[in-house]
Amino acid sequence: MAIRVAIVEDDRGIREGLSILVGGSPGFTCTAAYANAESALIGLPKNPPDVVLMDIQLPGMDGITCVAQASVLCPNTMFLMSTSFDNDEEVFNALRAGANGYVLKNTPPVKLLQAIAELHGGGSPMSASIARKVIGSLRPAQATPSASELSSRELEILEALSKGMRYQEVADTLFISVDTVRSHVRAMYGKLQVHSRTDAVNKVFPRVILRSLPIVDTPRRSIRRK
Amino acid sequence: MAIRVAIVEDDRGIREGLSILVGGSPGFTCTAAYANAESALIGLPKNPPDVVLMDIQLPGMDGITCVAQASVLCPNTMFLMSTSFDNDEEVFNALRAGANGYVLKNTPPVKLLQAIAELHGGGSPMSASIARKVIGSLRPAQATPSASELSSRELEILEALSKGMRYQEVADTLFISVDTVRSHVRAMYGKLQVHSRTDAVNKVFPRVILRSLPIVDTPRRSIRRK
DNA sequence: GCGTGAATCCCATTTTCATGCTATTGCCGA
DNA sequence: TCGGCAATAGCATGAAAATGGGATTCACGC
Repeated sequence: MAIRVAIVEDDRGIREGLSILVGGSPGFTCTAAYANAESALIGLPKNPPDVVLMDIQLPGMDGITCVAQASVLCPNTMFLMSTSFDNDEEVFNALRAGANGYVLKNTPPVKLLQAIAELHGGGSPMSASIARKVIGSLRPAQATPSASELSSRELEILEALSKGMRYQEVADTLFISVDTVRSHVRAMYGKLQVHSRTDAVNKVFPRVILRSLPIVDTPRRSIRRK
Repeated sequence: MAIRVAIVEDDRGIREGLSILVGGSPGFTCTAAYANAESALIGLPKNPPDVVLMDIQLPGMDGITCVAQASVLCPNTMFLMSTSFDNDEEVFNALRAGANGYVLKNTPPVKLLQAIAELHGGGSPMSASIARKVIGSLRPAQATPSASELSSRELEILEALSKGMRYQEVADTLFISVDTVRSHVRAMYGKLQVHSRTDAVNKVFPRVILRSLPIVDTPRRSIRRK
């Protein structure tokens, strides 16, 4: 069965060209072509294609935001980003938003179809520099500077705390008394200069929050009593 | 300047072959060749190469564990994994442990040197299926099923709580009363079936902890009172 | 041998959290 | 228009957590 492809591209000429290319190639079908992100978000869920070829630069809502939302609405659809420039940061953000690969706009037709096929086949076409960035992002929680200040026992306890365990539970699993847990926690808080479990955990095990939609930044908390 | 390459490979024939290949190719230098992970861990830090070609299957400590530790000791060194089989899971773990790319053992010499060069140049040679896996791991915190159960206001509050804010602080930043925060929290806990801030946060914003070293799994907490 | 720090433990106090019950307002869909 | 739900708020209680002040043991380095 042919790979069902939808296109999101604001430039009419390119859009129609792609539409014809995809529609006219054996093994591919063009199910829809949208001129902007907004209409794509409305149309895509009604008839989810296998692959969406999405321009990043779009009037109004950009392609990255569009993917972020569309990937939720169409969980089985793959998104192939299309960019004019090989902008690492931008493409990287797109990948985090839910895209599965990307191609440059000047990619020759044959290569483009290959990329679509690769995407549909389970691959993720992208450039070497993007690949490196992506891989690098896999190991962030590794050497947190603040973690080195803690003893291994303390880390062990913090690890438990990060899972939501109460002091008594931590004590039970580590075969020590609750008071010992308290002591360690106190020592940790002192070293880390924090005053709560959540703060400690966030400081030592930075949360890799990969949100698709921008979230308003909440102002930082103030110092507490004293 | 030539790319300095070290080799970790238990098979003597392959090891010597690689050593000769790398040492005899212009632009490459072979700085060392180790027969096992243990000796590599001792030798590598003394003379950190640019790239380490590391076999995954090794007697004793495996190549993944070795990379996990060596990458900490030699932060500027790139690790290229070498596998006999295209085992996604295994290679993926290696990447999480700190490897930057991988090649199959039957890779022809020219391709191998290309991969080393690509790695050294900032790329990350890997197969399509690995790339896909890697990209997929980028967006876990996205469509958490439990998050959809919460109202936007509740999410907003939980977001604040995840940063370590106390109820009073949340109330102040959102311009509502502490009791209202309490109410929302109660409603959330009910929906999420949890009984603490940490549990709620973990459930809605799953922490992407990518450790290089395996950590003992702590048993799950029990139900609380009642 | 002595200081130091990690790990263990105990007791006590204050703060913050979790939870239960209740209640008002405003919006939206049946 | 009525019922339900989200958002707001108050009051109260008991459970955890945070903090403070000790104390002991043990390994390690100087």
